[in-house]
Amino acid sequence: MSEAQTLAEKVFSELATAIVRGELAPGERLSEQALVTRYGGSRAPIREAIQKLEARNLVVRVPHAGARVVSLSLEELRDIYEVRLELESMACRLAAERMSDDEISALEKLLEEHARSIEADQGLSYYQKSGNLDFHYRIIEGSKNSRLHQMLCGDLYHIIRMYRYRTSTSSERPLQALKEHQRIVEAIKSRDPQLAELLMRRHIQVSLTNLETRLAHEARH
Amino acid sequence: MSEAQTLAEKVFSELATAIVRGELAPGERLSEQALVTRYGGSRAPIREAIQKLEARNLVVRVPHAGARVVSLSLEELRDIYEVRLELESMACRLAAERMSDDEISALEKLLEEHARSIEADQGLSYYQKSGNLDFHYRIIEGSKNSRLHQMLCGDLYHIIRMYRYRTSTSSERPLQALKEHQRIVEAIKSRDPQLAELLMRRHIQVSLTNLETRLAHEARH
DNA sequence: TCATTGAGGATTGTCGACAATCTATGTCTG
DNA sequence: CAGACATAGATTGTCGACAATCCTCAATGA
Repeated sequence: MSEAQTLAEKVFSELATAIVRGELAPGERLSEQALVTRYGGSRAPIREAIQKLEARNLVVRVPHAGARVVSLSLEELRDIYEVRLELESMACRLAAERMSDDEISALEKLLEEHARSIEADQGLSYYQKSGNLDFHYRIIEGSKNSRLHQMLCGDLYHIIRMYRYRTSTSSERPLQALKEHQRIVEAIKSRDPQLAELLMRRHIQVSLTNLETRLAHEARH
Repeated sequence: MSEAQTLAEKVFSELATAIVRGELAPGERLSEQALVTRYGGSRAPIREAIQKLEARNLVVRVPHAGARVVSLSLEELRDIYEVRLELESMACRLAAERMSDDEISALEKLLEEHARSIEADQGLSYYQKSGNLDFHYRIIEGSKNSRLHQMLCGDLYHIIRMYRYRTSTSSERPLQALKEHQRIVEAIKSRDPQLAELLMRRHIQVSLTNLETRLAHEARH
């Protein structure tokens, strides 16, 4: 992912991607000894890596009881989506106010690429993965709010990606999503913060509604 | 603050309050050796404590260069206030939907106490400190969103309290603040999420506006 | 049969020392 | 005299071992 200046960072990076990809199941125990034999080094950097994972809410650590890969209930997942919905709508509003004209036109070009990818039917899977993320990432950057960027990209997104395989969300309707993206960019281009926020809110709301439907469904059992 | 099951947690707790109280100045270096001689123990728990501080954004750590108490620019402080404004308004909206009737009446009683405190002119300083925090804390709890609670109380509030001495904000107008609090509770009691959110947004906006005024002022120099 | 309790083993927390890296001071050169 | 470079000191990253704590599971008693 990024350059690792120290062994602890390297282990952290590998463990983080392993968790996000689901190679380490939620609730699975992270034994320091086992990690030492697997990743090399001594326990000190492994402990540091685990603590960094805890800082990003990817693992839960209990004193004298070790660390486990975070295992979220549907309620907690709903909480996260709720916060994400609010923060990313906010980011979109701010982006409409603060993005430079150059950034906006670059964003338009990105969507044109996406349109071609979908039309060619090749990049359909691409659009489900990085393409969608690229778009949202640029909006967040456009908010010019470093803390907002940190919270959304640093903390929430890892967990959301981790649980994505569960939730059949917007990524399964690329054409619809693209149209919504285009309207959002239009609102940003016309410097209409309220509309931009509203459109983004609706765009993300689909995922949250799906999740809450499932939540209600499981509650009946 | 809370019970420390391990030495690292104890050191972390003490360092955190020291930083929030300003006993450790922003930008000040945290030498591991110095902390060892001051708090006892060995470097291992001190390092762990420092890393926990980094996780809460109270210190900044650079590989091979040590840790420093976080020193925020006014822009970064604005970013934090902006996010807090959004999240706490959201919390207020959710609280209007999800707080139990008992919690609401308890909140009303809290405000009655505050009113008496101010009238007696004794608790004026109290209201500036914990009283104000108590109110906001209960609203956040009332949102029933654990992640929202974690973000606001765990991360943002420590930093905001840390920089409070700089910003002459709403805490200097206790009577006005109390009235706003009462109106917010009214909106919650009448289960009007939109109004509750709006009132909370205005209530906090004062601080943000003050900050941005100062920001603009310093920009001219 | 079930709850309690007490080793035993395994795991985490802590320690002191060594290696790798950065910072600062002083020297040398243009 | 200014700037680059090298050396020395200090600081952080890593290591292996020891101490403290928890979990397991079998034995015991009601």
